[in-house]
Amino acid sequence: MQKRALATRKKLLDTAIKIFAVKGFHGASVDELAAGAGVNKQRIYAYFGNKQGLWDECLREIFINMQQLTVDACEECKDDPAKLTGVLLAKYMSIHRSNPDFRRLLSWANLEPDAGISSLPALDKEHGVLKEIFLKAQKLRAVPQHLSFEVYIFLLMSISYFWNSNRKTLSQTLSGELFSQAGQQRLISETIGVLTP
Amino acid sequence: MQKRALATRKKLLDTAIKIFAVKGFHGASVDELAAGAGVNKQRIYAYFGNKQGLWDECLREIFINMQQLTVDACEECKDDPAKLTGVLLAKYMSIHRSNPDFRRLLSWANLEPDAGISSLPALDKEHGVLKEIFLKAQKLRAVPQHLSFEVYIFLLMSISYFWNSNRKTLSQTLSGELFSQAGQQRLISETIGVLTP
DNA sequence: CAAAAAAGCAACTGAACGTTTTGTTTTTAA
DNA sequence: TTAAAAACAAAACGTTCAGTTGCTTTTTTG
Repeated sequence: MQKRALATRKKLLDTAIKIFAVKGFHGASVDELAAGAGVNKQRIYAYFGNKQGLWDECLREIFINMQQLTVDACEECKDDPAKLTGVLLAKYMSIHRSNPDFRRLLSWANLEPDAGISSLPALDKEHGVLKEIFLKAQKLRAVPQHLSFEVYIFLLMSISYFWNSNRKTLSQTLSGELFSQAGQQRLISETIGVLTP
Repeated sequence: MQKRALATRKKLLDTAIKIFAVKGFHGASVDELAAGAGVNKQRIYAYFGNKQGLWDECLREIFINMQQLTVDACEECKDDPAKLTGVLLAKYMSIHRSNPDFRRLLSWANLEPDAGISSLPALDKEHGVLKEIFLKAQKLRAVPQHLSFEVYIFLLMSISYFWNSNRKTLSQTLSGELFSQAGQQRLISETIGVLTP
């Protein structure tokens, strides 16, 4: 493929991620995706086969992008493992805040039958580094002794994900105050308290 | 409205909840909803105005149904507040397992722009009873002292929601073992450990 | 029984959608 | 410069979908 072709392919991919994230697989039309990228409709079929192919590539692409951000979090607390919980919570929250496409695409993928997940890259390497820091933190008694790494990561992920994904319904049924900026801080600090023996 | 009319209305509502839960607002067609209920298409327009009206009622209906289940959880640990965390976690997990429609409808509602949430019933009363038990548990030192009721409930909700809603993607990127039946038990017991001082 | 309400049946409208096709123009690379 | 690759434009195709209409049948109720 030539330079220009790669450029239009990338334009399509970047725009599709944003549009798909907002409207989902069925909600976004092919015409819309092409127009949004300022590109002719057939280019989608030329480079991705069909709408589904474009969707699959979007999911793969954003997953790779997000992996890098987790690596950054590792750097931040390499020297001070005791800070792990706070750093990770803040990082996950910040990822969701500044990159809502990621969460939304994942949510769509988990809901829509057609928007299946062909094959996602595993997070083995990133979590390998993370696990080392976690174990150090555990030796420093900065994290509960009986807590496994997998459950630990799961807890942090679920808290940040849930806070960001269900605001609309939760702020109506639970206290809306928890979903303000101050509420988020309260949530984070209380959670750190719980996860620090 | 007469008896028969109420019956067909209910038939429509019950079926729509299941179909909407699987396919979402845009994914389910009006013909499908009517056929699924074994009812004529126009009855939807007669009783709900349009597709959107039916959706709104579905959301409202299932929310009311789920409220009752939370009340049940209160009964279970009224005598033994120290068991609160375990009982609630198990209850939330069981709700999601035996009633996936609820979680899926909520997820759709939080994602789809059209599937907005007009007005959901607040959970004030249920959570009033729950809060009393929580405070008793806190006095019994069965729950961290610094933890607020709102964050406590939020944590339990997010864990059960996240585990059930993101299995497809998470079992690929995290360890898949956490999403087996045994994995769930491990998650629950470790979480109880964390939430018990 | 008779009037009214409820429900069914079937065809239709107008718009949107994914995909394909045909033909033309622009850009790139040998 | 010339041929191939890339991109555009626009129409067309078959399908699906939300919502409507006109008419008939069944059920309820006074």
